[in-house]
Amino acid sequence: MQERAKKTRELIMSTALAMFAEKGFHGTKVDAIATAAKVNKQRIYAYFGSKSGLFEQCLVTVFAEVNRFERETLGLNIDNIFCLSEVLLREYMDLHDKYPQFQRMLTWANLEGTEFVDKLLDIKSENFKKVRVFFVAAQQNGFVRQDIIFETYIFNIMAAAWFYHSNRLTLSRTLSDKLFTVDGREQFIREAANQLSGI
Amino acid sequence: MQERAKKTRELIMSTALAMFAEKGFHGTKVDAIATAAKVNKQRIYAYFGSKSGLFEQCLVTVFAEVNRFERETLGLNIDNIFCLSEVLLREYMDLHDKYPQFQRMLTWANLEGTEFVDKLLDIKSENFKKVRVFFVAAQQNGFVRQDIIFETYIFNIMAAAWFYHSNRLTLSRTLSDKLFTVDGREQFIREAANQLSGI
Amino acid sequence: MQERAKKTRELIMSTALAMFAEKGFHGTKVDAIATAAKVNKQRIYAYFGSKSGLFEQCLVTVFAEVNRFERETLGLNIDNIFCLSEVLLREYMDLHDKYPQFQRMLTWANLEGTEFVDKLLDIKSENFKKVRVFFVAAQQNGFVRQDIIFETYIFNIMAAAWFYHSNRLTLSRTLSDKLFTVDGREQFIREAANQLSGI
Amino acid sequence: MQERAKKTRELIMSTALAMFAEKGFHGTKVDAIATAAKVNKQRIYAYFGSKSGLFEQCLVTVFAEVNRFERETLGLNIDNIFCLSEVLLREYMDLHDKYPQFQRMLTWANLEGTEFVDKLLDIKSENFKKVRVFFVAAQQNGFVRQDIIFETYIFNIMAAAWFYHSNRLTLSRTLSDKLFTVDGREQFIREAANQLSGI
DNA sequence: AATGAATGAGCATTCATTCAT
DNA sequence: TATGAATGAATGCTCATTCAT
Repeated sequence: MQERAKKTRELIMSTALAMFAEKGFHGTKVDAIATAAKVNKQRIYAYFGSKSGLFEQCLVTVFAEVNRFERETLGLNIDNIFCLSEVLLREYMDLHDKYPQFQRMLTWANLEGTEFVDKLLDIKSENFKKVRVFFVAAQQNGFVRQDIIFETYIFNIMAAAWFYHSNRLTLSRTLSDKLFTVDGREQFIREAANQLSGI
Repeated sequence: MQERAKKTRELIMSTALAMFAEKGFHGTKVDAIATAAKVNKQRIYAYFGSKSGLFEQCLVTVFAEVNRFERETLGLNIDNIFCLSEVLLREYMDLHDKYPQFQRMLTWANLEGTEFVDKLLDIKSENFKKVRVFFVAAQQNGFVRQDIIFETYIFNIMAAAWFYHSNRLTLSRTLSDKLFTVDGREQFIREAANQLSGI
Repeated sequence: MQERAKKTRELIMSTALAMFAEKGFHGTKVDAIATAAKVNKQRIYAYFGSKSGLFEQCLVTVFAEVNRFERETLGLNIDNIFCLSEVLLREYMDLHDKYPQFQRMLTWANLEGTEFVDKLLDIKSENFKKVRVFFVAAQQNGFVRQDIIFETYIFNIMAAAWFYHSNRLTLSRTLSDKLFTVDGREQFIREAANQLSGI
Repeated sequence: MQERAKKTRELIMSTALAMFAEKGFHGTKVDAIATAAKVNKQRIYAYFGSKSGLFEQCLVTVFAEVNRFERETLGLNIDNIFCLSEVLLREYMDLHDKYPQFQRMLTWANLEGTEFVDKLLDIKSENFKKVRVFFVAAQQNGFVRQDIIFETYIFNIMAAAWFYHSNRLTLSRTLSDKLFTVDGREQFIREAANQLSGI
């Protein structure tokens, strides 16, 4: 592939990702992507075969990117397992802040069904290894409840971060809008981390 | 409105709700709704004005229904505040099991933006009163950590139930598929509840 | 037909006439007529059979009404055949001012083709008798050119009045907008009448 | 624009013009235009944006074409200002014969309201200059009445030609059907011209 | 590699008309 | 007589995709 082609491809991808994340698969029009990317529509088909193909590529790409980020940061900055839960929760919160498209794409994919999700199968799942080590240590030192298995523990932490970002619109209206201020977010992280340590 | 019309309206609503929940706003076609409901397409416009209007009605309806259910059950069966977290988590888990369309509709709405969410403004928010009473009692009796405020507490419980249902597809592949078996679900509830009690 | 029915019928007719005149056959919707007349749509079909039937009735009605008006006024106020052309032109100008729907309906009918125009066949054509008498007198007295036959004479007078009203929009922009002021109209009538006398 | 596209555009325009002239804006269906032009419906939207846009283009186009024709022929063949009125009337009559769509389009536009007519604003109005010169000469030589201004004079001539063509259907039935035979037309032109000279 | 032109199925919505009460 | 409910065939317009250069 030529250099020019590579650039065109990149351009399409990044534009499409933004739009798919924003409006979902059915809400995004191929024409709109082409226009926004200032690229000829036909190129999309030349490089990705179809709209679905492009969506898949976008999905896989954000997923991989976030995965890489996760692998690189998760549990890396833990100098004290005393506050493991807080560090982890903060990292997941930051992750969603940094890659908002990740959650949206994943949500669309979950809603649309297996079709797209299947593509993500092979990518993940090794990320937790390092964290698990810290978790065990923390548990042994009494910083995390004994009768909780790792899967449950990390699940609840991810759930908090996920829920915070995915239901912002409704939560700010029904539960508390303070949650989504800068201070409120900080307070939430600290309190939630305490709770999620289970001790 | 005549009896016949009422029935037609109902029929449209329930059919549309199922389809919107399944495929989202853009993924659902008016023709498909009419066909599935065995109703003349025009009736949809006569009763709901537009596809958007119908979606809104569906959204408001599930929301209200779930809200009513929530109000009636939340914290009602608590005979022992010792296990408050478990009771609450279980109730939220059951709620999502019973009204799967609720989460999906809300998710679509959150993705689509404020437009639809605004309709839900006035409905909710008094539901937590009763629960808060139990929470305070539990906290005073040492069953829940002292330094957690109610909003954070309930947030994390709702988050767990939400995350469990919304990310089933991806979680079962990346974290653990045992989570979604009958036994796994039960175990998860117990463990997660312990963790979420924060003690 | 009951009194109530008669009223409903009248109401439909007058409403429909106004709307047909304004927007033409295809531009007017049956629903709109029913709504505007505050009448149940079905009544239109009960009384007029179809949208076309209603249009026809409207057409025939204005036509007859204007015809009656024409018969009653045309050439009646002529106390001096010296100014026959001016009187006639003024009468036609006034007619169009008084019954603007007449011209519009006739125009729509002419555009739509014979279909509707056929209904008007039998109504007219005796109106000119009286005028013809005045014309002959005026011609004999040298107030109107000798070598013009009546048909041509009256044609040109009607044409002036017609053109003035039908092409108002374009004429005011391309020829002169003064024509359509109060003073301009008056001046036009006098001058045009002079010209149309042919002497 | 490529050659092929140009052809497609032309094809749409000419077909649409014929149909709009025949059946008006609301009476003409986009599908019908596409079918008649043997062109893909979508092309209409690609080139004209909307049905209204297409109508406007048609309107502007006939108007411009007729305008050009008018500019080129009006008063050009006058070798003797003695019969100025006849020459002019005949030219307008011929114009309507040659461009029947012109009158119909203009009539539809006048009926539909300012919306479309506004597009025609800038096109016309210089055409009368040459004719005015002849008019003045004719008036000075006593071939046209002294007390008539040019606007009124040309108005009545245009009115006659216009009325003849626009009300053919009704006039042939109510006034005289001889008017619309070949001989009748000729006789009408001569007589009407005499009358319209005003002397 | 890149682009403008073309296509056919589809989509939300409307309309004239009929049915049932 | 009057009215709300229902219908099926449009109707203007869009979209994902392919063709031709």
